Amino acid sequence: MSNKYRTHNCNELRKTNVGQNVVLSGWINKKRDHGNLLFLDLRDNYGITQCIIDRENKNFNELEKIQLETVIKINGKVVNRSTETINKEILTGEIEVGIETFKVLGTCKELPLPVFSDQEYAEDIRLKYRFLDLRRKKIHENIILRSKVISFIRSEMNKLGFLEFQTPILTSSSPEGARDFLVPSRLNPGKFYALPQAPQQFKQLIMVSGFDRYFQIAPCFRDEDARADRSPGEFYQLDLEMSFVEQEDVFDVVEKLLVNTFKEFSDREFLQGKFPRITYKEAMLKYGSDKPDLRNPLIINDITDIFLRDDVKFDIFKKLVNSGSMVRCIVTKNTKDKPRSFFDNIDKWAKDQGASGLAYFTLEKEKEVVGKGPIGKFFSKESLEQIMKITGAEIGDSIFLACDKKKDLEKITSLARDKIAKDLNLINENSFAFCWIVDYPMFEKDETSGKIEFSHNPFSMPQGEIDKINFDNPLDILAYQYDIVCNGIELSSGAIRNHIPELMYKLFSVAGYSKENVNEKFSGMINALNYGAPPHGGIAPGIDRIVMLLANEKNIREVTMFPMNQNAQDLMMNAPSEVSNNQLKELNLSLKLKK
RNA sequence: GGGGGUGUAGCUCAGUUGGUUAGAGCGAUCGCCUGUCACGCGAUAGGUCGAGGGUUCGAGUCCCUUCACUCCCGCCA
Repeated sequence: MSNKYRTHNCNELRKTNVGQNVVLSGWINKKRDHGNLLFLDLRDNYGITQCIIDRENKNFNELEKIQLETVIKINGKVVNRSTETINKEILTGEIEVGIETFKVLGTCKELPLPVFSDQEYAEDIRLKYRFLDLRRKKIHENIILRSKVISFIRSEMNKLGFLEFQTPILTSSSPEGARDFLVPSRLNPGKFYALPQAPQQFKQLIMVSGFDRYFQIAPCFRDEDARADRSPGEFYQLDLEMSFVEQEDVFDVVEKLLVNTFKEFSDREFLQGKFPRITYKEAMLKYGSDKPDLRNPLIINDITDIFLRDDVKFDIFKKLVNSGSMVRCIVTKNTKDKPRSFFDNIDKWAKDQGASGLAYFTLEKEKEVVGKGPIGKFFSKESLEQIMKITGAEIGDSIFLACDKKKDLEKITSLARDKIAKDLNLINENSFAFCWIVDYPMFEKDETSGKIEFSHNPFSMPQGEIDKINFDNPLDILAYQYDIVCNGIELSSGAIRNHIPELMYKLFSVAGYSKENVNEKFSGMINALNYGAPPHGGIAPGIDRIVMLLANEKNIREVTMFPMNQNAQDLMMNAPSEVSNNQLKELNLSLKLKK
């Protein structure tokens, strides 16, 4: 392509172009002014070309004064660089362009932040001047990576026989799940649309409509608080759904897709071939979490029973165990010679996390096995041998113990597992460890209200033969509900859906919804299921998180073009913002602001 | 809603036990410099030390309140 702005882009010229007259346009990335000789790095999306001008040229003085990041067009001739002056860092480094004339296409004020710099700088300035921030190499490349990943996924999904459809952005609010973003309806006073938290019902309706395999790079909106890996407001999912499938069919498609995608865009090694399947129950025990980082070799073991023995004298834990607490431990291999500070730091860290601390002792051998360290003396030889049997611990290893009620215990042991592995440098950062978490419970009990609630997706199919499901013990019902996890990050949730209306009513009734409730709140879905619904299931991997993993970024804003800050504000566009009284009036809204 | 961290020049940061006129690098402006690629050298400008209150002879520094950003908990079927 050649037009009045350029004959080549800034990453195109090579030795073979020497002698040609060219036109280049771009931003002034950097100037090196030698007084009578000026080097000027011109940058565009594609790369950098060094341009040069000296005092002989009548444009020299003017060009010398131009502000960095100004957009200019230059006319000039491609010249060879002498061997000593070749720059191997850039692809155009063997040549430079001798500037003959130039024209300013876009002026630039004094910069609020440097573009040409690897320096970190404050998030609010980056977000306010996102268009400048996005010019910087690292994030510019992240956003390009994101685009390529999405294109690749689209093409893979097409190859796998999936059709891409759009679903409505203005839809209805539904109970369950996250807080909705609401949009007032002008034509229907007092009524509101909701932005979809996910196209969940629509994708199931697409299956009922007979399309067999659907996918979409779907925007999802949830009005919840942000985290480093969670944008406030909106994010994207690779939403997919398949008819006439079992759980394994979904796994098969997703594993293929993720393996291909991660191999295409990363050189990091896969720690497993086929993704391991771990039941929810096992994950909560061994890792204290349903999103375990399997790069971390540490395992949690339950040793509550040890504290029922008479020859164990650790009374604090024994009392807690008698009142319903449990004891779980983490074994670290061959840590007997670690300094006292190593152990105390972890104990102090645990206290900072709000736990009562982490007790510890080390297994050593004198005449027989003994526990060394602050609480070692409370354990008999036999009890230590039992611990070694349960945990696989050996002489020279250390045991970290926590005692608490189940949920708090899971939380602290999970955090401790990460913390200890980091301190001992056990995690292979240059790898991907995927796993499936399966067999989620259909329901869970809310700890404060004691109410039975759906633990994940209310539309999931319960496991077992339908007429044999025991609704008297709803907490024991498992669902065909699964998550996929990579390096401790939850990439997505999915399920085989419940396509049988009567079963749906039954499950909703357990969670306190009447048939009328269900008919009203999920009318589109429930109605459709009465007209010949195929068995179906799907999943929805998070695009942002996939790109985060591939770009090796810890923060989702580093792979999001125009993110909001933690308070869900867009500092560049000034969103959200107030609206005029007329707008409110049209929508039949009035404001009652809290002080 | 709760807890932690940060806030000093346009940007990144230093600032000792509370003590003279608050510093550096980058950037900006001006001057010198014809082979740099983080060019070099010299000079100049640039500060409500986030804001407010307090303690003190004296506060960037100590105390209280508050704001902004960020990380975490809650929340996220």
